[in-house]
Amino acid sequence: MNIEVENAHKRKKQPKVVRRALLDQAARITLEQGLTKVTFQAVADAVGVTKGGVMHHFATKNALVIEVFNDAMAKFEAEVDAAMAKDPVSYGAFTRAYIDATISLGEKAQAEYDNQATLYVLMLGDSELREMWAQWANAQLKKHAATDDTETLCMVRLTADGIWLSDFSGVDIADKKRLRDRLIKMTQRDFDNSTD
Amino acid sequence: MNIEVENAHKRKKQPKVVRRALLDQAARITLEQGLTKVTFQAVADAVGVTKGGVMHHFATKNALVIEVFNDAMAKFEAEVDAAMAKDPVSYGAFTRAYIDATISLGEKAQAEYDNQATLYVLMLGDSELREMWAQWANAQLKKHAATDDTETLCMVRLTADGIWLSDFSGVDIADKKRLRDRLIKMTQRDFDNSTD
DNA sequence: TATAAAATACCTACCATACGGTATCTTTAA
DNA sequence: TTAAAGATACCGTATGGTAGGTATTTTATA
Repeated sequence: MNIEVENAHKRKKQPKVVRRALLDQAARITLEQGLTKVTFQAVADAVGVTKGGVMHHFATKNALVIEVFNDAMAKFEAEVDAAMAKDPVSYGAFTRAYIDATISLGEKAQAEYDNQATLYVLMLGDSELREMWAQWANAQLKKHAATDDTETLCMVRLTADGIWLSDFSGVDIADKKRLRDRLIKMTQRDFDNSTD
Repeated sequence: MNIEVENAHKRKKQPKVVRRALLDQAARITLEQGLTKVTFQAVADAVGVTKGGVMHHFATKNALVIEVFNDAMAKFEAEVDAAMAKDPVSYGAFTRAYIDATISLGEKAQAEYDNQATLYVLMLGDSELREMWAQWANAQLKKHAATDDTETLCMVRLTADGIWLSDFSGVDIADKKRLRDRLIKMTQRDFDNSTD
């Protein structure tokens, strides 16, 4: 998303576009090269802007990283909410949405950089972000407690996380699609009574 | 594990002890402050040795990180093997060992720095380590394919990973002990036939 | 077994660079 | 006319890395 420079000062200013590009590129570098390589200069170069330009939008490196993280959380929440809105059944709706937001089937929507990965990679690498994540995630759980509070549903979400982890790190899963279907079945109301 | 300095050159040399301490402290800093803060100087200070001393053991920063990671993998494998040796039943033995190595019940063995965390945090933050992990993990799976290759057992391990993830990041799990017991039950031979 | 030589385990002193950050300027948008 | 967007030019510092030193431990040899 390199914004063409040419006559730097003269070019049309599009702060929203630049800001968006900065967040995207910072996330991309995080995933591809790790947090260590996320520097003002690297992000600036990736977007086609100067270091000063980046710092106008994000005063410190920490602020930049936190914004990338907030952005990823917001995207995740939006994805979950959208999926829930389409689900006619309320029981387990959050968990089903969580599954779809977390597990990427097929040749993943690779164009957009993996949002879930950004979330997890950043949070695991920084205790401050871990704290933010914990608060946010616990709030989400509370929010959907009415429909998604059983042990089985919790277990399903944890499994989805595990699938993401294996997937992202390149560990084989025999039949991911089948496993996903099994998880979805486990979110049906009658599951707990039909077994055990 | 600060090694007392005093007369630097005269002190008794204990390369094995120093190396061990370097790996431990590097892992600790990784978890507490993130990879960015893992510098030769920081590790040296934590151990009570000079930067040059660290570099004698690990020529480059990359080499240090890779060794920390290898160390964590070796510990994990040892833990799994030890748990398997104690298990009288062969079916699902790897998966049960995996559960115990991954999920920490009670007030976790906090004295020793969380090995699983080191593994996952490092690997998620560096694509080279991710590659190493994928190869190692897939080899482990192959090794135990004879006894632990069913979809249910795979799912159990994925859930264990998810539990670790939630645990480490501070996301609440209602009754972890109960969930663990449920996973263990799922590793019994008759589980798949008794349900569904 | 004594001892010289070689190798190892550190430490000290550098160096170039890149980093995060500040200050200030110009240009565009409101 | 003012505020925001973005560029340019700096600065101090910390970083990864190199070079070469000294003390200790191990090995080889007599």
